[in-house]
Formats: sequence, C-alpha cells, structure tokens
Amino acid sequence: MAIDRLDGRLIELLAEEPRIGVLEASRRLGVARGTVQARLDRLQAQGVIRGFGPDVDPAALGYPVTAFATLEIKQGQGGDVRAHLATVPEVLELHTTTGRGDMLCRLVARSNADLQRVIDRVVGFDGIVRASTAIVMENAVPLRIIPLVQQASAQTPYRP
Amino acid sequence: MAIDRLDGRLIELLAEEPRIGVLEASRRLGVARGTVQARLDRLQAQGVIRGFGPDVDPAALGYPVTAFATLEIKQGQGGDVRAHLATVPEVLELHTTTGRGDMLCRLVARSNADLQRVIDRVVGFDGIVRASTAIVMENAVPLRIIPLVQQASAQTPYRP
DNA sequence: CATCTGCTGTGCAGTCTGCCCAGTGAATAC
DNA sequence: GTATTCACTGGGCAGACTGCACAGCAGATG
Repeated sequence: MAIDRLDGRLIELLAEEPRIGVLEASRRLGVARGTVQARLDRLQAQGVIRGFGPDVDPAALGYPVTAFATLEIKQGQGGDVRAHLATVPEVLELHTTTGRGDMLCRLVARSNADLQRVIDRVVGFDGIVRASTAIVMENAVPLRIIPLVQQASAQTPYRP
Repeated sequence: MAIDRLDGRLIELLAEEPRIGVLEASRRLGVARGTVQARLDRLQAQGVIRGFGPDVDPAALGYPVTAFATLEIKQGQGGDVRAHLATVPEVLELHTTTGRGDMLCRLVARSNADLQRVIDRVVGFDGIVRASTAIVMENAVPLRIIPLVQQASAQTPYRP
C-alpha cells in the first residue's frame, strides 16, 4: 500500500504517454528495466493500477449531455433498483450514499430531449420514489488522479 | 462519429484485455491487422478513445472514502472557485451544473475524519456560499462505458 | 466508366517483451 | 557480528510485435 516516489513517477509517466513501454519508461526514470517491470507488476497486483483500458469519451460516441441524478429509494428496494439501473446503458455510474435510501447516478444522453427519455427509463421503476436531476454544463475539472498520486507518493522517497 | 460493430467490438476487446496488441486483436476479430490499426488510429483521431492511461484506484492509494459535494457559488465567482478546487488533490472531478451557481464535485479522503479536513479545505474559500456532502457507501455500478459503446455501435453493422 | 475509399494479405527491419542470471548494497534477523 | 533476505543493476537471449509499405480487390460515388 506504500507508494514511493518511483511508483508515483512511473504512474505519471504512464498517464502522460501510455504508449511508452517498460524499456522506455526505465530510461526516462533512470532505473533498470527489471525495476520498472517489478514495480508495475506490484502496482497491478496491489490493485493500485486496475488496468489500462481505453478511455472512451461519451461525447464522441454521440452522447454529449451528462447529468447527475439523485434518487430516493423505497426502504428495502435498493437491490432491485441497482439491478434495474445496471441494465440502462446510459447509466455510467451508480453510488449509494448516506441518507435514507439515496442513490446518485451519472447519466449521459444524446441531447437534452433524449435526457428526458433516459430519465423516464431510469425512474420508471417501482422502487424509486423521487428523482432530482442536475445537468452538467461544463466539466470544469475532468476526472483526474495524478495530483492525488503525487500527494500519496511524495511522502515516501525512493531509496535505491 | 459513426461507430460501427467492428469499432465496438474492438473497444470491448481492449477494455477486457488491454494488454493484447494490434496483432492479437486482429486475430480475435477476424480481420486484417492493418484494419485494426486503421480503426484504432481513427478512433483516437476522432477522440472516441482519449487514451490508454493507467486506471488508478484511489482506495488502493490510501483514499478509500469517496463523497460528492454540491456547492453553491456566489454570482460571478465560478472561475475563482474552479481554480481553487483545481489545486486540491482530493478533488477528482468538478462539474458546473444547472441551477444558480451550483457545482458538483467528487472528493476522496483517507477516512471519514479526513473527509472533514478535505471539505474544510474545499469550502474554505470566499466564493462558496454553502456545501452539502453525500458520502458514498457503496459503488453499486462502477464507472463503465462498454454498455454504451455496445448500444452506440449496434446500429451500424460492419460491412467489409 | 473512372475514381476513391477501405480491407486484405504479405513482407521487412527495428524494437520491445518476458525471462533468466550473477553481483551488489542495505536492511533485517539471529 | 554474521547470516539472510530483499530490491536493484546490468547483461543476454529467443520470440513476438510494431510501424510502414505495397499491390490487389470490392463496393460506393460522381
């Protein structure tokens, strides 16, 4: 669980230029190739790096509208609602949050009009009492992780 | 902007097994390597695939607590607030949403106690009038994109 | 009918990966 | 104090992959 400076720099490097391989990374970091390989294996084994899946932009797929919906759930219906929402492709993410039976989900749609259809489909389920939706106008800070990685790794220096 | 079945299957394949290369992908998809290479180039050029950055798990970094905060912003202070929040590593994401001066941000913290520190730092800024926070208890549906890719690509069959 | 675009199948040189090994230095254990 | 363990270094090797190029072919377009 301890992430040192070398791990941090490696993750930053991979985030900036995912195409570089282990060899090039070892050159940039100034360490042996085996070291980078071992670090990478460890980071993946520990679950720090989940994978290197393609980062797909919903807007480029034709879904430029993003919204967040807060759902109020009937007591004991959480599991059913969750299963229901999992079947809706436009639901990109779903969290259960503090508060009685509340959920928060991220939606995308083809247009504002299409968002109505998505919301109807989302809330058209018995366990959902009420929903309030906030449409995203601007993604001021896109999903990021590097600053956190830097903060987490800054504490542990690299001692070769 | 048109994503056909082959593009969709390629993205699915890369999402499942990011380590496979162009050659292996072409074998699995039953098309020529050059085709996969061309599709991949096009998807990236179009912005459908933003990149292949490492998918880092904040929990594994020592930040297991996630929360969403809704911020009410003073008129005309949006830019300043945005700049302020961008300096906080624990702010993973920030959106401006419909409603007068509202923003929604995703936070992580080392613990519930630490979340208080993060929130204090987030709201300790002049432009923010009020904040309400919802702590995530369970990530019922982790951020996903494949179902949307399937839906978007299902409409356009692959015609070789 | 001519053109254009996208896919196929092939080839080649350069590079990288995955794996192995011996040696070294530092921290830890006995 | 000495032995052990661990991580890193630097090197080597066979196999595989990438990036690039080319000609042929089929369907769509004007």
